[in-house]
Amino acid sequence: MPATSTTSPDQSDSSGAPAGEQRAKYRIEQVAERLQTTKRTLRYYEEIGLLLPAERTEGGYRLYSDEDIARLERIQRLKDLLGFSLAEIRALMHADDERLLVRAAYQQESDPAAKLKHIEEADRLSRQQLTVVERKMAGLEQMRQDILQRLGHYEQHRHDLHAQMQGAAEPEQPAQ
Amino acid sequence: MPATSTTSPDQSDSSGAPAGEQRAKYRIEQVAERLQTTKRTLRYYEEIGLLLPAERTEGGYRLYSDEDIARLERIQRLKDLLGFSLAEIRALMHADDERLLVRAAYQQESDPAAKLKHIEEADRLSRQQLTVVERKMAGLEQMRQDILQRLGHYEQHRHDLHAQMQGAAEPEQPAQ
DNA sequence: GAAAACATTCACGTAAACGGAAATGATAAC
DNA sequence: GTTATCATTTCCGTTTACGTGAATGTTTTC
Repeated sequence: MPATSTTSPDQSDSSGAPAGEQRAKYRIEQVAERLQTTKRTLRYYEEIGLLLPAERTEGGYRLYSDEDIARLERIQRLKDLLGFSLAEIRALMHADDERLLVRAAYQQESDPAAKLKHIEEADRLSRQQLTVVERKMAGLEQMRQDILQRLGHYEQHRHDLHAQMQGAAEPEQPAQ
Repeated sequence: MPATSTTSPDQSDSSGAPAGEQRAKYRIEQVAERLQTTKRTLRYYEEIGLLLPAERTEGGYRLYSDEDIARLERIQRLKDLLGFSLAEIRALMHADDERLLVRAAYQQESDPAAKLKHIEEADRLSRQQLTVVERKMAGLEQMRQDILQRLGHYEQHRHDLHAQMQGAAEPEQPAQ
């Protein structure tokens, strides 16, 4: 079988890297370890079209790029921090993908009116995301205030108790 | 069978309600409708020990109090806004329950040193919750900044495009 | 007091988000 | 060049958070 050289990078980078900057590729286990997840999860994310690794070796091994890793980090933030479902995340990310496509088209596009339309669409999607995020933040802030208030009460109680215990040790004090 | 009177409230309220203030009790369907959820969900929450209705009728019907409803609202906020799992929520709420028990004991407790210990514990639990909330908020703020930055880019692009289109339509004019 | 409308408890079903094992192939190490 | 260590796909299992009846009991309404 025509096994290509994995040791010799025959087709390293055709991108705009100016000099000896070779873009790193990671195998699934390394990615899983680095980002505190599992191989199964990474394959699952690919299965549902959420994270498609940039490349594959001749043998079929997945190869993740730095962009893939950044994307995965974003996915994790959305999931763990914000509690979005993978379906919601996929929607968000696809919106982002569209945005990138728009950006690519943006360079090509000759008609300024068409460019403008693309921008407007990307803008709309971003504002949508912003709304969701800000709603969640408001909810969190509310909770934070509740907790802080409680903590304030405890502080007060502690203060009173200390005074009281002092008073018990040495009577002759006006009660609270 | 000794069916008690549901129409005549023989044992209305033995709590500290001073006058004709009778505390409302709601049946499962009303609660479900009001809080935008389902009866099944309410029963499930009870099943996992998350929301135990205050009372039951002789026949076994669940009766929810206003406190129960407030609790349910809190559960929903934790779940929908913050994306906590029901297990996490249960942990949080049980911490809160413990806090309330502490508070009840606090009234009874004669020993100030014991009171102090209880306060310290409640304080610890609240700080724990605060950490989780603030971590989530930091993540959200990060996302918000990302989105705002993108929106700024769009604004810039839009500005450029408008200028460009102006220039193409009517050359020889200063932009408006 | 009988029907309608609501409730109850099983009990099984389901979608999401993976876990884990089996059979097999690819790379790396020696 | 073979062995050990990765990887692959396939498929079935699991947990969470409920949905959806079925069989039955209770409360309300007439």
